[in-house]
Amino acid sequence: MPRPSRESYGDQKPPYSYISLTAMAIWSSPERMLPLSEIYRFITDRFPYYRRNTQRWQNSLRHNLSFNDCFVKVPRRPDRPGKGAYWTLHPQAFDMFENGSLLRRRKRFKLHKGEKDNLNAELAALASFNRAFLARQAGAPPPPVMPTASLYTPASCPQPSPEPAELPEVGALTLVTRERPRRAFTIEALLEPEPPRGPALTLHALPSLPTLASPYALAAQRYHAQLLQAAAAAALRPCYLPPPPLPVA
DNA sequence: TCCTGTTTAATAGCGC
DNA sequence: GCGCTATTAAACAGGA
Repeated sequence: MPRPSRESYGDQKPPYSYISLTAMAIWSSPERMLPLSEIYRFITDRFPYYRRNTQRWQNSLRHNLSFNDCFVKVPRRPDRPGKGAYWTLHPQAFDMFENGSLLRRRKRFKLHKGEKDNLNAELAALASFNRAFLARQAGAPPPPVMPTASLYTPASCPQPSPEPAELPEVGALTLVTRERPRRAFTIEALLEPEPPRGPALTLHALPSLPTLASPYALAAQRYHAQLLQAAAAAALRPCYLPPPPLPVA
């Protein structure tokens, strides 16, 4: 049976799950990450069926984004304020759909507790940095930066200064091996496959991790560079180090 | 106020 | 029947 083309359903409900539709939308974006409103737009643009009963399916879609570990919420860039976060696909979720089919997932994608906790901690740290960045730009007292304990070394990242203009001086991230190795909270690190486990490492001494020349990694690289640029413009030292250069594909 | 995001619950369909 | 996945509904909190 021929696979139906994406845009030939008219007012019929397309045979894609919300997870598939969301993945499609994310895939279709150059940066491989989209805010919720853009995901809505992608779906309604291509599938007229979803121009009706928007409340119903959008609620389901939001439920799927929150409920499924295959979707990762990425805090907005501090220089791109707006409502809601960006959503991307977890790299380990690539093989969710058999043979690239978007009709039905092979198996539900589920992160282990430790992986989920780590990811949440890292994203929270990134969001915290963003808040500090915005507060700095607004000239307001920065909110307390809430680094997760294992993301920062005490020496290189002291507690936020009580002085309004001072953001915490931050240095290198230290990866502390517990159950699983800690990863830098750069977007691209989050999107990369997990590095091999080993002893505690500081990022200074971290050898180049195997880097994917995937669209995700490239987009993450761009995002990272722009974020660094924005941070530099605000005379902020970011809480992470630049990533190793991507190999030329 | 509306949008975004989280969570819980009920239900249906499918494969084993 | 059971387990898993997907869909839908609803309540609620927080932020722009």
